[in-house]
Amino acid sequence: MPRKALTQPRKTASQARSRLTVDALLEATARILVKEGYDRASTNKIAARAGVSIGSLYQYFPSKEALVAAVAERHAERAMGLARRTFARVATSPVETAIRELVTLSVEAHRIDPELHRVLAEQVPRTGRLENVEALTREAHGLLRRYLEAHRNELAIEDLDVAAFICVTTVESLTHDAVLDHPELLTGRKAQRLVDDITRLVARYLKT
Amino acid sequence: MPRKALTQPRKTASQARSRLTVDALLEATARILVKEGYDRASTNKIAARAGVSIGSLYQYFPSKEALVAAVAERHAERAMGLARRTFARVATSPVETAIRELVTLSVEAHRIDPELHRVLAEQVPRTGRLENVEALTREAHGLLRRYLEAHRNELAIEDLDVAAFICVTTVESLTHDAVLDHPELLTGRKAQRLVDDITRLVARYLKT
DNA sequence: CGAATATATGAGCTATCGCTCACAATGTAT
DNA sequence: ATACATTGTGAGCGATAGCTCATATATTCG
Repeated sequence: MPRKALTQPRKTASQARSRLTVDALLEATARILVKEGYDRASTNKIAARAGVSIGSLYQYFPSKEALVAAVAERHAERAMGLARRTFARVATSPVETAIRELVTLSVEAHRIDPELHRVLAEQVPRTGRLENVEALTREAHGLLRRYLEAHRNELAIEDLDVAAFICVTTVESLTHDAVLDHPELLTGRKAQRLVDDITRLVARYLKT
Repeated sequence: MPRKALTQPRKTASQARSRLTVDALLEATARILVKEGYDRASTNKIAARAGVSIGSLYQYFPSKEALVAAVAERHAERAMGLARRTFARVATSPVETAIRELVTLSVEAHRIDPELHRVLAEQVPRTGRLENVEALTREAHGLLRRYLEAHRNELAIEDLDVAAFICVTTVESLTHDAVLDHPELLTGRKAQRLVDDITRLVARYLKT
């Protein structure tokens, strides 16, 4: 196999050593993003924090953008892991309980590294590089759409696409905003009320 | 009135001439943001586009951040203008029609300079400078909260804060995402269905 | 007019950033 | 042990960014 030009960094890491390097870079990026914000997170700082030279960084990531996109992807992938398992579990549950579980899932998902989640949501420019993250969003839509399809007889839904869009966006936005901007809604008696209300919101919309 | 130090730019523009300068800067910033994105929108480019020297820019805005924040504020203020008028109009309307009007308002509001809206939403880092924009969000919550309070007897709501949060966030997120990422939901027969469905979603949640 | 204030100018400073490349070190296969 | 591929190094380049300041022009007002 001929050596690739360094200007187009290879993406595979075959030896264990290099996999460690890549991991260290991703983790360092996440931590620097949280600590310093996107703008002040320079590639030099990230490499230093990872205990790796700046040259190595550019061996595996062609740009800062790509590096941050990889971090975002890893983060989103963790949330999707939770989501896939939850959808599998509630596949045959009735609407009300399924929705409640999915709302709870969404809250839990937003508790995975919430500081990182905030930076990714608030500071990272949405560029084409995030297409893999968008693919995960589309997967979530697909999962819910399939659930709705299977439970169509319980529902008063005509357009499945519109319904899936509404449900996914609603639950995601509400939990996102609550976790990031309204901590008071997630403590004490209000917390239970919030989950109850979101469940009611979506369930009433769907049910006959 | 003593001349202020240039390191802390004054914020008032007393003569008509300088008001024109400020306006040109805001407009140029908006257009450059749309055309080039946040990162490539340099203050030098903005000043050039406004037909104004870089020095003048820093007479009125202490930083690029402040300049962009002012643009965001002006944009949000326009949307709030629509919102205030709509809330005034539906103050005594029954829930169903009021919600429908508010959903429609939200779609219209997102059609004010949507390209600028997209850049502000997707690329501008959320920093402390945007506090005036946040104040407008809080005002929207307050307006809806007051409406709900006045119509409490028609509603099955216990916690007004939770309900206002849910309604505002839901409608705003759904219209936002639809306008920016799902244009197919806003054309032809799907468009009417979307407004109908969002209205149903919120109205069913609120009503007894 | 002339004095004082308000506004406008733009060359250029300082800082930092993303990124390259020539080379060194480490791992693997024969 | 030798040869070759893989991985790691870091000084420093080129570019550009945000921003300052000494100076010039406009406006206001007695």
